[in-house]
Amino acid sequence: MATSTLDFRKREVLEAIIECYNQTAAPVGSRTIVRRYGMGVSAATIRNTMADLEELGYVTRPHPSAGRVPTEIGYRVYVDTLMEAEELSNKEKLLIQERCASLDGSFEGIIEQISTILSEISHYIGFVLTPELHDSILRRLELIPIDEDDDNSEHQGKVLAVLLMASGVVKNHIVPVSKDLSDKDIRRISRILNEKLVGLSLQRIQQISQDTAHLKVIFDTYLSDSVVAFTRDTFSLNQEIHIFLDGASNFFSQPEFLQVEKIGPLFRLLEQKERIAGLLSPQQPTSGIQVVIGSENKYEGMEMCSVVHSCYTSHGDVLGTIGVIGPTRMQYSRIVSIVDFTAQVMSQVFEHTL
Amino acid sequence: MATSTLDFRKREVLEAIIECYNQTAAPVGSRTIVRRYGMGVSAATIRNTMADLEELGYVTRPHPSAGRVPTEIGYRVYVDTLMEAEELSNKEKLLIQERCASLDGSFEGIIEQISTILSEISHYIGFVLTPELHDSILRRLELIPIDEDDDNSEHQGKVLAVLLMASGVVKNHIVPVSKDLSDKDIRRISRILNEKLVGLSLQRIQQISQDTAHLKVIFDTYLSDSVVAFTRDTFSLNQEIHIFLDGASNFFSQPEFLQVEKIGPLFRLLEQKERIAGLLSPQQPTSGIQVVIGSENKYEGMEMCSVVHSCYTSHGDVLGTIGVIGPTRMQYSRIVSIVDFTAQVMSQVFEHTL
DNA sequence: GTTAGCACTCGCAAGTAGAGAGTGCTGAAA
DNA sequence: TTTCAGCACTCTCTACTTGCGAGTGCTAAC
Repeated sequence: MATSTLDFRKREVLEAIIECYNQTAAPVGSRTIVRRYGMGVSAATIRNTMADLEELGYVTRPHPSAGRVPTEIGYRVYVDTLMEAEELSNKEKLLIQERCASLDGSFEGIIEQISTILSEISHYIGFVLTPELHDSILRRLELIPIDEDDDNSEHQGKVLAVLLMASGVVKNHIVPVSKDLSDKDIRRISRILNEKLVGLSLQRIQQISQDTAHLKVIFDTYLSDSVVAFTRDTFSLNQEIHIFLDGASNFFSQPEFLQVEKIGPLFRLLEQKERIAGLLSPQQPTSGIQVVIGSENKYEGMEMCSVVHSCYTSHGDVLGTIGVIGPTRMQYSRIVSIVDFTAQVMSQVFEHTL
Repeated sequence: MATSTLDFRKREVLEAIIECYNQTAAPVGSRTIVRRYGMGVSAATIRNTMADLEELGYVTRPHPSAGRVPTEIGYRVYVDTLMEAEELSNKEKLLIQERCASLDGSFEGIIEQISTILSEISHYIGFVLTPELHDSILRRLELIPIDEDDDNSEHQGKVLAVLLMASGVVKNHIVPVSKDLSDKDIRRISRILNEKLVGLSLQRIQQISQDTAHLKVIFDTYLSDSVVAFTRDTFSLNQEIHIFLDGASNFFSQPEFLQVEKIGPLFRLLEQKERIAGLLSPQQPTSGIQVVIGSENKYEGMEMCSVVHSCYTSHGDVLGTIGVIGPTRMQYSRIVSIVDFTAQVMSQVFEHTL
């Protein structure tokens, strides 16, 4: 009756059911367990144990005369208490390291490639979220006037703003600038902003650039409407967190997703990338590996999926989230190790290249 | 017998079959046509005409007692000679323009949003290829030394290279730099490179930066191994064309893709984004709308799809490709108009913001 | 506590029948 | 020569039935 600790046989049977079900995606019968795992008892005994597990809510049956299938509660118990993290083989570790070592291209390019690596090694969906810049520290701002050779250069010019963050992430965007600011003015603004704002978080900087009183202190006598507008625009990056997903088509080889009604909603959800991003960002503060099982994911289409995720860092800053989305029936121990190890390697890569 | 021009009734019947089939995805019978289009003749007459069309190879039957289905040849004839481009309604035009007007964010962000707009309006898959930079003209190079506050600043530093192209596209990446080049050296290199290379195509610049003899002329006495390496690295962007796809899940509502065996290969292909990119880039030189029907797409998974694509420009340069992927059974006239119009609006947007 | 045996349940696959849609062909009318 | 009504035929699709196999719970014996 003590639900907190299962006796030895119950644990063994639950593990056997989960393992078997992971491989076949079919209900597991008592005879199957005896045949494959022995355990020194007969099928009838296993049946009794299974009935106990069913009463505890850890397994269920699709119909009265079928074998047992693990429930989400069963998986939760397994992940939290029974499972031991599987050590990755050196071959796999090496594979991840090699793949990550040969990464190149832009920051976004690297992130995309990592989602591919994750999906290829896990055989499920790999994903990486781009950094939330809110808390990032500005290391350097560069303003590059773009001299239009067009005719309309008289109305207003453009400036390419390059924001280099402490983590090494670079953001650039084009800012319109009133014509009464000369290139010299821009250089001056650049100098002042670098002087006063470097070392602050982007969030703080955005607050300041909205606050005319504060800007007055910073720019002193130099402040004008044009400068206010320009400063605001320079730091008003629209804070889009992007998500890179890869390996969704792996779900077409999962038997439980072979019907269109099952896989359709999932794919529809996966296309609404903002929602996936929203699903993950609130949990970010808690570091370490997180496992979200089945309908713990609140979105329609994800009921049959689990998410294993962790976060990656650079220069000590938590940048974003990486993880794997697979069917609820996944090899949690393996996937947890893969995500964990990849997050570490990825953080090292950024440490070096950014 | 003259295959070049179909007589009036054959044309009418072929159009009717295509129109009907587009809506229902089911074989079209002679009676259906009479009921829906009249034409002043009986079903028996239509049957005779259909038999003629079948002999010409324009329609076929899934089984002897079923109605007719257009073949790829039939669609080709329709697209090339029968179809007239459907004028978009003002409402739709306005919708596209409004959606495009409210675009913001990075270049990649905008491109991604446009693929979403295309998919939402077409109800199929919208896609946009990022620019091929090979032929792009360099407008400005900016080199920003990154002063590492870490301990390992002694080995080598890093420089953020920002390449601004004539089209307005910005590329930046981090370049390692030997420690024997000071910030002052970097500024000097920057000045020289801007002086000598602005106005040339990236391809040409890459050639030059591989060519020590040529670099000697440019840098004169200033050339050293460090400078050679740095210059090479500055311009060695790995030329990855990215493709942004959206709306793939729309295929789950297409009846002919309701079986997993049909939709699986398509999604597997769509994940190999490089292949899609390769599919489209060779045809780029020919401007204007292109329609690729069914198995004219050489990749497995695309036999049941058609692609309608065009290219977008900025400041006169052809940047990349945009288009729609739909089932072979698509409303070509409508989709052609959508792609065409969106390409125009998109080009205008870039013209203004880049 | 464990186990063999047994009756029972249910899903799944194969087979069958009937309805419905659509065709080609024929011979007559325009 | 073209058009058309009628008819026999073909094929798919759905619903229904049936038998098999896997798996269970229960009971009584060890």
